[in-house]
Amino acid sequence: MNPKIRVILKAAAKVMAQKGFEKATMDEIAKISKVAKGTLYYYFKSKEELFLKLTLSILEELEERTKKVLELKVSAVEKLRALIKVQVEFFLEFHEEVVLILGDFFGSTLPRESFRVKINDYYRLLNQLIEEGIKANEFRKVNLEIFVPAFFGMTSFATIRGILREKGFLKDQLIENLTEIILNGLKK
Amino acid sequence: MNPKIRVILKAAAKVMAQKGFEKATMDEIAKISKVAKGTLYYYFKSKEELFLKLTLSILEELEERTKKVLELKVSAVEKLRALIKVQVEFFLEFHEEVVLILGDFFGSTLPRESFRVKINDYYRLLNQLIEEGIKANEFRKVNLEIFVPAFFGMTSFATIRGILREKGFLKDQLIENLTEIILNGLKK
Amino acid sequence: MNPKIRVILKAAAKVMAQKGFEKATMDEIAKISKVAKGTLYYYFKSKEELFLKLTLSILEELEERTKKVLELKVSAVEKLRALIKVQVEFFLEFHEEVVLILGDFFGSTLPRESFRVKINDYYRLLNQLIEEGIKANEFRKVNLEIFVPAFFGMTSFATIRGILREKGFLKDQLIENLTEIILNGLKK
Amino acid sequence: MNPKIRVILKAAAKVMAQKGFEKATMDEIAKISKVAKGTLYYYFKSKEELFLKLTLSILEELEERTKKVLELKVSAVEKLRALIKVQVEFFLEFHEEVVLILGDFFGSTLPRESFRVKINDYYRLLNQLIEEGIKANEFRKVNLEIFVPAFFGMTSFATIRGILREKGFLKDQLIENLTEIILNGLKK
DNA sequence: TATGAATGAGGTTTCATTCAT
DNA sequence: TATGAATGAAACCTCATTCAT
Repeated sequence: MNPKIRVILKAAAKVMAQKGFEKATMDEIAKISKVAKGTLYYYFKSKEELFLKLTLSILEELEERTKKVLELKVSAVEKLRALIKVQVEFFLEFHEEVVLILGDFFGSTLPRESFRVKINDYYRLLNQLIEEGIKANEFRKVNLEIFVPAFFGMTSFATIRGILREKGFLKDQLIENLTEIILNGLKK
Repeated sequence: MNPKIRVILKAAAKVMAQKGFEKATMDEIAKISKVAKGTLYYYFKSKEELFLKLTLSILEELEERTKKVLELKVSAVEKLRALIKVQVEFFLEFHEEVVLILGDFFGSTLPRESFRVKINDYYRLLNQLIEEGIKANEFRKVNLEIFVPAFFGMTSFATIRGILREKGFLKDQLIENLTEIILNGLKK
Repeated sequence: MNPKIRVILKAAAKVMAQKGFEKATMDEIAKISKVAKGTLYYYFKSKEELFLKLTLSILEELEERTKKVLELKVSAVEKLRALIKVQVEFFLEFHEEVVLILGDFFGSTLPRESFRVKINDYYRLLNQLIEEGIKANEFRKVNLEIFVPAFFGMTSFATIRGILREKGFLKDQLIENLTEIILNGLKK
Repeated sequence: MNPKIRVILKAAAKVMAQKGFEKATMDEIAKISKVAKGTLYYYFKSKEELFLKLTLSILEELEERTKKVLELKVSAVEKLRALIKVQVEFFLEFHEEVVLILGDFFGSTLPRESFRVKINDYYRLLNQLIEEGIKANEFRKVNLEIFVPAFFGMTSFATIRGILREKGFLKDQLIENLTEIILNGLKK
């Protein structure tokens, strides 16, 4: 990727993550990128597109990490545990960007098509993992259309909540608890 | 509540839910409310405050319904099932408003204090229900700080995802599946 | 004067002196007066008129004090000294109001007729005093059209400057110096 | 100075001098400048700053002219006479701007720091001239803290009064009379 | 006589986008 | 390829004034 583009995306991530899409200004992004404002428009045709590209680049990172989990040679249960770890760590690492993306995901009603596609790609990966476990007789047969988003919402909310509360955030404990809940449920 | 305030809040809900907080304009809210723009500022000192009051009024509605569930004279498992039903139905009914609120919750980094307080109030109610079940020996001992937001994220994501996909959304099936997952987990 | 009017004028003086005519709001004046906003319009037909009445009431106070000086049975030089004293003390006492009036006097190009009339009345009093001194052969024959505003500008600027600099403002010294300058001039 | 900035300042001077700071609108300034409203904000971050810059540019002009007087190789008395001439002429030439600035000086209670500094700079110049005359034994020893603002107030009020009355304003006579008064005082 | 809810014109400011260089 | 001066639409908000009660 053109290094100037990379610089711009990084600056955009910083500003938008901090202030949200609407409140972030092209002026500030230009300033942090150390390029002229016009340059932004040379590489991205609008603020919207800049945001989209940024979003995609982050989701791709998540996808990549997730794919690695799927390739592991372990049981489905172990993969699930690994996946939860990946997700929690990803949320921690890209906390602000993730919050930005989720915010936009909810906030905007205009369908940002390519973003939806990307998110669906990701859901498909999760789907795959669960199906694998079902086939291997490790998991019960659940409705994937329901389970997958539930799973995603669960991990993201719990992690973000943890971050927001700040006090003594214990990553390992979070991963362990989430895995336990998702595998064994609440009932005694 | 002053009926004019009610009218304005309703209009604000409509416009903001459709377009998001930033894109919603006071002009349009005024127009839909059939009051002059100045009137909005007579009752709310800023767009921000209007949004906040709207948010609170919606959360209060959810709280109220939740409280009714807590007062039922049934087992904790049954209460949980009822609660999931309440939540799913609430998300369906106030789908746009909920999406708006969640979007803001994620999107804004500025802490909107009174909102945080309200959400904490709600989490406390959930807490209460789960603790009850643990005491009654119906539920396993889970870390509530983790479980409660996980639970909320799960139901909200799954429901919203269901709505977004639109095709043949089956409410009862969703409730049933979510309850099943949350109670029994994924493991066979 | 109707006591309610007096209360309103007092409040207006306070607010306008603090914030200037434009930035003072009828809302705040009403609040401080402890009357409803509509009441202001019951007694004054506009903000402009309220300001005018206020202005006049202050100028009348100055006029009254000045007239007393003119009636003293002393030499013109002594009267001048007394007048300077009156003016300095008046500026000190009604500092904010005077600044407000002067600001408006300069700031507005729209002639506020009745205000101009009042200021002219005051200039006429000064005129009278100087003429008296000239007749009594105490003062040199100066061009009154020039001397009178010069005199007024001199005392007001020097006093306000003194107030603004704040540090150890010595009233008696100011009066003495001004009298000296005006009587004997700068030349050795 | 950037020529566009010059054009804007000129337009602002015109509009604000005519209507006062508050009543002047950015719309009108833009229109007269023949630039878009946004351009005003490209060069000045607010209406307030525009006003401030305008004020400073005018005071600088006065300062410059005054400095030239101080450099003359003549007696202090002659310098004073020259200074009065400069001031009267300046007030005549920039009559509207001066009225605007004085109006703001009185009207606004918020300290506009950089303006205060500028005015102090100017007072210092006057100080210098008077001290020179005292040293040269031409002037009596007066309290400069009092004399300088008094002097300024005198000339400005008398000149502005002259302009406001309009009828047959005689510049030379004004200068002569003021000089006479300031040098010799009122006493016979 | 007194109120205060309601108004709407009009003001300042922001900012994504364009375009000549 | 890169710039940054310039734009103008559109947003939020203020507040003097009105009027039904």
